[in-house]
Amino acid sequence: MAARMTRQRTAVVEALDELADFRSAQQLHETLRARGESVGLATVYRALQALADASEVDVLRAEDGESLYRRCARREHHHHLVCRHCGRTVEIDGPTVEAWASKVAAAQGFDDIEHTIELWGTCADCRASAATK
Amino acid sequence: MAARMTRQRTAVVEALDELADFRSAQQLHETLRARGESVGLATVYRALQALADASEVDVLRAEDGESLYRRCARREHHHHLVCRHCGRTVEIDGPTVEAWASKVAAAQGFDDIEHTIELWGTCADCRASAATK
DNA sequence: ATCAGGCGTGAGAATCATTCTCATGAACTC
DNA sequence: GAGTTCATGAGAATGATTCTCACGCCTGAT
Repeated sequence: MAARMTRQRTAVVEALDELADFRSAQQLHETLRARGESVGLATVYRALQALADASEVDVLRAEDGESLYRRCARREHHHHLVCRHCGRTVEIDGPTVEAWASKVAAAQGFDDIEHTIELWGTCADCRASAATK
Repeated sequence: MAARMTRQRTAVVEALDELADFRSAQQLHETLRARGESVGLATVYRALQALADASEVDVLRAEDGESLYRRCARREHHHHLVCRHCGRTVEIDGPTVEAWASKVAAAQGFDDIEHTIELWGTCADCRASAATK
């Protein structure tokens, strides 16, 4: 279970550290290749999955179903406000929402509650460039 | 733009009306075939997409990325508490959450806000059958 | 009812992200 | 340093969804 420290895994982690926004596995693979780091696509997927299992990265699904990954500042539970165009991300938390969610679920006799709360929008920069065009 | 009323489209709508829970396009296709209704898979997808565009059905993504569809009682905006095992669904709404979401997003300068708020859990029935086993 | 034109249909191919396979290569242990 | 084990990578496989295109069934006008 000890995660081996390989060149590839290191490269993935570094790339994630430098990128502040949510990125897909495919995008990360592109980034690594462009950077000269030769890493197989399957390896990128494996590394990301391992990191996600270890709660080292957050995963969420884009509107088209693609998985997006991000190295978040805080490891505690939180949510995101993400720009659907550029992936720009703001971490947010909603204590009120957490409480609300578990109360509602429990009232219906549900167990093992998990909630998905994500906000999507267009960030100021993307709105500006869209206007220019 | 007038949606034609065909045998296939009718069959899809009827199946959705009878099924109270979220189902995937594949599952619906199976159901229809089992029922003797011959409907192509592509047609099921098209019908569901059309219904979703018309806000006649709600769509959400399962944890594995598959799209699930459901004919909801109310057409107004609302959320769901879904059993991840059997698809059993309870409609819920959270006025508090709505307000919270738009306030947070606006504070960060984001536009065109959209939010994803879904609750997943194990319903009482599924918990019981899991215990038996 | 009837007809014509257009939208809907279906089977299979195409697409796309993700996972699997398996032979080879690189880490960690002693 | 040697051996064992796990990670890697290229390509095949998978699975949901979409596309293609020839053909048939709605629908509105006659």
